[in-house]
Parts: sequence; C-alpha cells; structure tokens
Amino acid sequence: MELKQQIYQNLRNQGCRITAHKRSLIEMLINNLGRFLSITDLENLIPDSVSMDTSTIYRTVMTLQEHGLIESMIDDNGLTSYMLCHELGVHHHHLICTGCGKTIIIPCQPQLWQDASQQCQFLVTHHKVEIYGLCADCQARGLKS
Amino acid sequence: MELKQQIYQNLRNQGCRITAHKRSLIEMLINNLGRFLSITDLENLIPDSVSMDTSTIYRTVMTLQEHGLIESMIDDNGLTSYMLCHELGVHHHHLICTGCGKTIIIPCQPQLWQDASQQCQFLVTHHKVEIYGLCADCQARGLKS
DNA sequence: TTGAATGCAAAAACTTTGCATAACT
DNA sequence: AGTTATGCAAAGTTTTTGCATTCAA
Repeated sequence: MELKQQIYQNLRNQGCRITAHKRSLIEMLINNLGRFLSITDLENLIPDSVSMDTSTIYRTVMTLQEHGLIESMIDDNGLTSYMLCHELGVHHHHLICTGCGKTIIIPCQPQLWQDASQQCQFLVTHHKVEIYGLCADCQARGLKS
Repeated sequence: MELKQQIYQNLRNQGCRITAHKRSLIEMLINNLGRFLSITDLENLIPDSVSMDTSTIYRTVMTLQEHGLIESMIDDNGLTSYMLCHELGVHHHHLICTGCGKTIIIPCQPQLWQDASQQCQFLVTHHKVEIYGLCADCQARGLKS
C-alpha cells in the first residue's frame, strides 16, 4: 500500500477523520521525508490555496504523534520539529544536516552505554542521540559549519 | 584552589563582577553539583534572605554559559536545565535520573556515529547524547519509570 | 567614578484552550 | 445525525528586552 494510504488507514482505525487539512499536512510531511520540520516550517509550506490556522497545525501534529506516525526532535532553542517516521516502530537515530535539514538514519547502539549503566545499577528507560553536522551536498555547496 | 574561587577568578578574568547575586546563584549550583536545575528549580532554591528577579537568573546562567562554566540540557518539554561543568573542557555525556535529577558521567563514544558518517561523508560538528532512567537510589526508593 | 548588574515592567515568542461553527463519515 | 475537526480569540508559559537605578571595582 502507498505510504499515504497507510497513514490514512492508521488514523481511520483509531477514529480519526481524514479531513482536507490533514491531507494537506500529511502531503507536506511526505514531500519532506527524512527532514525535520518545525511548526514554522510547516506554516510556510502550506500552499496558498489552503488556509490553516496555527492551532490546527499544533493539534494535527499532536494527533499524528499520538498515533506514532511522526517522530520529533527538540533543537538547541527548545523548538520541536517533526517528520514522518522512517520505518514505523524501528528504533534509530539521525545524523542531522544543519545546512539543509536532511537526516541520515543510524542504528541505535545501546551497548555503548550498557557497561556504564550496569556498573552503577542505573536503569535506562529512554535516551536521546542526535548528531549534527553537514551532509556531503552542503559541504560541496561550500556551506561552513 | 577551591571550586568557588576558580569560578570567581574565571569570571573576573573576563571582566565580570562578582555580585552578591552571582555568589548566591553559584552557591546554589555548587550545592547541586551533578544535578541539572531548571530556571524554576533555581528560583525555588533562592534562600528567603535573597531577592532575585527571574530575569537576573536568566542573565546570570547565560553569562556562566558564555564563560563555559555551566553545561545545559533541554528536556522533552523544551525547557533548559543547567549545572556547573564537571571538569572544565572534558567532553562527556550523562546518565540522567528522572527521579532525582542526579547525573552520572559517561565518556563520549564517537564510534556511535563514526562508521555511518564516514560512509556518507557527513561532517559531524556537534552532537547530543542523553541517557535517561532511574539511579540505584531511586529504584530502591521504589520509584517507577 | 565608571561600567556592569539588577529590578521592574513590558513585550516577544511559542503553545494551549474554550467555544461556536464547519466538515467528515 | 452525531461526532470530530477547525478557526478564532483569548489566555498561558517561558524567555527576552529596555531603561532607570544600584552596586562592584
């Protein structure tokens, strides 16, 4: 099934309605697969033909998150950005390009902190790993970090 | 030299004045070494004998951060917390107890991303690694994650 | 004495909420 | 028809800023 249809189906299964606004927003997220988008980014991506209130964007990304369809990331300024989950349910992390926003998936390697946590009997519940830098394209474009 | 004096010296060297307010705030941070404190935490820690405006707290932690004396961390709600640097200049990460806020230092493990980044020619500039969970004490106290 | 630090009040930035209306199924 | 979603406006939070005053060196 096409990604979009999978998402619609997932939402419908839990009583969500597929409105024109949700379609637009999901469209924008699909067009930016692999790139984190802030609320402001999303606002700017809304096509002129659509009028969507900011509160609707907030509410919609919250819905998508509750359904496990998007992953989020908090930047150094405390602002949250979102993107459609890469593979539903597969835990991973990202290399995040500060030039263009593109991300590259990297596997999670919990063994890297297992020794330390076991040693002091620390019970790990969750973690945050984000690697920032410049992707090959942005380096080629001459962007500096 | 005592930690407090080191901090004062460092600030003085760059033209900062050691005011009564800064002393109080640094005192609070020293009393909570190894524990991240939010702005609200700091406000609550101000002794009754001292009156300090919130804007002063913001400005002071910013000053300390500019001088490289405190490290910060952004929680899942986008709120920033601060603590005095463990060892100035030594890069590391933390296991962070969500029960009591205590942290345990763990070394940085660049092998987490080195393979992947080299493979796709991604130039890493900085990164964020935070491991959350419950410390031994909080588990013993019966706290659940 | 002079420039940095502070309090206060106001504004800015971001997010959430209540309610009447519109839209989906 | 019944319920969810939306727009709008208002309020809530957190953070920043301008300016007159105070304080450290």
